[in-house]
Amino acid sequence: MALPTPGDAALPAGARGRGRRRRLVWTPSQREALRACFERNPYPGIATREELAQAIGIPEPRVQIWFQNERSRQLRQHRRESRPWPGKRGPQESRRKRTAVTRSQTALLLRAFQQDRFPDIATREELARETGLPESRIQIWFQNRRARHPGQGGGAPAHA
DNA sequence: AGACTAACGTAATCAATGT
DNA sequence: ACATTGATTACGTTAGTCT
Repeated sequence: MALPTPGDAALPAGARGRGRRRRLVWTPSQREALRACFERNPYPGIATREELAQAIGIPEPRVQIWFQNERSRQLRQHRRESRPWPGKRGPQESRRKRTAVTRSQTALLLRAFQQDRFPDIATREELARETGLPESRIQIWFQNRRARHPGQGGGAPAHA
């Protein structure tokens, strides 16, 4: 319930299973800021996301995920009510700049991938520390890698 | 217990960069 | 020109929060 660890401080290390990042709980003022920004543009570029993240004191990747989830909610509701999605076609804001992954970083990630295609948050944080890349980029790297190189490594999808 | 939703997954696609 | 690969999208699933 409180901050001091959810209970399983030291994982068995051998059986590290599905460990997600700790779920955030928005404050009312953070919700307000997110919704206001969304109303202006449901497809914010990296600059807008960074600015908002800074303003409400939340990491940018969490803001990005919130926008993805919020669009899903809105799209579904609009579809359910047979209402058109306003698309919000303003001038397209720019993406995050492509991250340059070096040879050694790739090699390190590749080794990790061969061991586990679905690294938990602790492992991703560790890889982030070892490579110097942001954890969010590590996560994307694994998503792209899994999609493009199926059938490698040991980690199982864990579902039919 | 059930509703809501952050976190996370896939698949398709856009787009930068190197050859 | 083309291949490789990082970034973004839609949409579905998993699991934590809250009533």
